[in-house]
Amino acid sequence: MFNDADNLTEKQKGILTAATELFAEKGYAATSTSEIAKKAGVAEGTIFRHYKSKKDLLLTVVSPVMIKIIGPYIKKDLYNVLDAEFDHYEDFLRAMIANRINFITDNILFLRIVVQELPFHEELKNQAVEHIGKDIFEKLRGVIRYYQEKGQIIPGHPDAIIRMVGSSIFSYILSRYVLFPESAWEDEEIEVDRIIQLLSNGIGMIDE
Amino acid sequence: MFNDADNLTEKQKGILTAATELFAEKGYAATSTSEIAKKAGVAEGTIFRHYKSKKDLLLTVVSPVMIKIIGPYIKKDLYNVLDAEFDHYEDFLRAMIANRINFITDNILFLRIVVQELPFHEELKNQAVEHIGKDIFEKLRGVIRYYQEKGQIIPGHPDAIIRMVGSSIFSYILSRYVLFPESAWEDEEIEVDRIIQLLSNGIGMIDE
Amino acid sequence: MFNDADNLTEKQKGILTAATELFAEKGYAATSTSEIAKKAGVAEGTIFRHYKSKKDLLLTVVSPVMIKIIGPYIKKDLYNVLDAEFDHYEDFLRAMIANRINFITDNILFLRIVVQELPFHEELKNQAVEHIGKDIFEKLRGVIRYYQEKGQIIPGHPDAIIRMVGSSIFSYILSRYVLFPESAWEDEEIEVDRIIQLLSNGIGMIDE
Amino acid sequence: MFNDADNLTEKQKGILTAATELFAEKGYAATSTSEIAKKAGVAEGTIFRHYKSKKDLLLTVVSPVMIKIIGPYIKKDLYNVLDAEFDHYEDFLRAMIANRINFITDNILFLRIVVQELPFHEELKNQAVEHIGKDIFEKLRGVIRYYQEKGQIIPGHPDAIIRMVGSSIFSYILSRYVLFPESAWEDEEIEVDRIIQLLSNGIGMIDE
DNA sequence: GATGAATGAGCGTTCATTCAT
DNA sequence: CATGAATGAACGCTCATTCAT
Repeated sequence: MFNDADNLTEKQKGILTAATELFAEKGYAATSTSEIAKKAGVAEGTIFRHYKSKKDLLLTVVSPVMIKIIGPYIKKDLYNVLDAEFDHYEDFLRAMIANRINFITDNILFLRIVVQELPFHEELKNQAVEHIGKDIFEKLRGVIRYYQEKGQIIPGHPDAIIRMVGSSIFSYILSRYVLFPESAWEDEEIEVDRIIQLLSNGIGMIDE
Repeated sequence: MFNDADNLTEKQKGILTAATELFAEKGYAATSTSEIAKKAGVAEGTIFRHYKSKKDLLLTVVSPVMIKIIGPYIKKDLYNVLDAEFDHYEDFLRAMIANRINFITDNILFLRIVVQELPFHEELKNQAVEHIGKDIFEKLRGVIRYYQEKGQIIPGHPDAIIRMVGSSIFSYILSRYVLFPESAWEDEEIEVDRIIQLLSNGIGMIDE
Repeated sequence: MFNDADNLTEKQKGILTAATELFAEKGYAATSTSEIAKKAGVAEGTIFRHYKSKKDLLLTVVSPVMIKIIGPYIKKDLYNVLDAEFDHYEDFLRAMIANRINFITDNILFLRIVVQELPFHEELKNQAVEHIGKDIFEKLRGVIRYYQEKGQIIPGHPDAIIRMVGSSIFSYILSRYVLFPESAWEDEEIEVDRIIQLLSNGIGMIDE
Repeated sequence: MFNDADNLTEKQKGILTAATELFAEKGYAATSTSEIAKKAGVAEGTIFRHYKSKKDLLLTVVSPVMIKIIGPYIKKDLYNVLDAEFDHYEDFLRAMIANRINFITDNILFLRIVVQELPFHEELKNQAVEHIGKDIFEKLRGVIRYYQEKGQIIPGHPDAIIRMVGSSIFSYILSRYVLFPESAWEDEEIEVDRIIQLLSNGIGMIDE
């Protein structure tokens, strides 16, 4: 997953992995440190040698990822996108969707923890806004403006556009890969085309 | 809020209100029954006279709302919408958005609890799918088809349309009223127009 | 059972009966007053209107019986026995056994409570010794002496004789009617004959 | 007492001893785990580190004794008895009584718990019947038959004989050492002779 | 007199955290 | 370093008892 690199001992990696899985599965408050210790194959005391409290463990699970992995991950994608200078914004969307699918399914455990615990831990919220929110949003505005300038996207305040595009993509991935993976879905390509279609032309009949 | 009516004693209402607020604020697992009792101004034992366990209290907080309030609430709106037979689907969307804003802001505490605890309580999930999911989704398909038949909405499988429209509206409300209420927002009317615009015509330039 | 007479209301009798059965079945400490109330078909508060505490209820269940019923019951038997002036002590034993069987099986619930709770409640112990122990033991000594004087029972200190006779009878009834009622037992008459035989002649061979 | 050996830590031994004494003194249900902890000089949590529940503690207090100590203890005696092949069953009885006295007074706390809790815990009953009941009773039948064959004990079904002998011995020890230790008792030897006398020859006059 | 909602002390148990080994 | 026994505060919950109705 995301604890591979770094200069952590095997034990520490085991603790982080076990904690991540359990926090995602049962929630932070409902997970006991003894469960984490058992799953990680270490003694309870060992956890507290590395992390000064259970909360510290949560922040460690969540924060370095936020800072070191997710931030760069997202940014790298965006730079790729911008560097690639797709001829058409639809290609950008397609690339974005593909990338988001990988990212979300790769990090589903981590994202569950963030979504679950964000509202309850002020520190997490600050980190999230700091390292992802502002930065990314600004980048995205740049992307939108880029294609607006190319005459491919309608003019107007980018924020509403970002919100619509973002939420459409997000809700598709959420529905297909997280909430209802067992439902009958069409081929990925067809579904993605459909979304891009809708985003491009809207749902209204042309003659309106 | 939503525990007004019914034939509950003052104490019971106090317990439900306190529990709702605390569950929303700190999460179910991190809220202790003694906190609820203190906030409700009753003895801890009193809680267990009315609710046989803490979990039972959670289900009571969440379930009757789901069954008695939300279901009818949403359905009533849809019936109104269908009965009203808006001349144009844009009016339907406008009504829908206005209604959703009220609903979400009115029930924000309740919704937070549901979203937070859904993954951890099988019973909740069942209730949610049972009382909201199936029913509502089917109704919405009807609405989409209605406007498709009137020639106002493009043909095509309604589910993708529902997803895009729904997530756009939801993400707007979430952003404006829950996540970033302190940000600088334009007048409600303008923002809503913008969303409907985007949903209708898409983000692509017409000549594409 | 034994709460028939007296000037108790229906409710009070119900409470006493329910308490007796539950104390016998689950033990005093493991029986809750709410269980007693439910079984008696009264409100919890009603119990405390009649008995000032749970312990008071136990003493009421146990004590008046001890004083008013059991004492006279046993004494009456002994007087019957003495009045009847059986020709032979074996007839006395036979009558005694028959009577004890009735008594024990009639009062098995009550006796269970006494045996279970006696060690834990000083008051009960005092009552038991006071009202049964001394009195009865003295009477029994008289009976033994009576048959010793008639030349039917060997001379010697009556206490050891009482103990052996009493415990033999008691252990027979206990085994047959309480502990192992489902075992294969011979006819009552045969078993009783056997016991009296053994008590009369002992287990040693005559020529010894 | 009986928790001496084994590889238990000091704390564990303390908990077991405290629990044994309190269960014997006040009964299982009326003893709180906090009392046990205080008496044992440990934190309450420590109890649950070693015994997963209060009931588990009861079974631990009672069960290994039943299995490891009492079973072999009794059996060893019987084997001794059989191996010794007393010339006369009276010597067997004498040995038996002496041994029972030691056993009962040594294990009085433990026996009180067993007697008190047996009716309320199915598991205990099973253990008791399994490890003591069947086995021992069968052995005893063998002993009786052995002396019957030697012509020292009258023929007849051994069970009634066992019951009479057993209950006589038991009631003597119970009376002298448990219930009324403060009464005026004759020398042990004299009392035992008297019992054996009565058991051998019965209470009836010989010419009967 | 009877009720049952309300109480709050105390229960058995869990758990994050500490520390001697 | 790693361990796991020990801790004690806090948890969810039960219960005998009270009291307004």
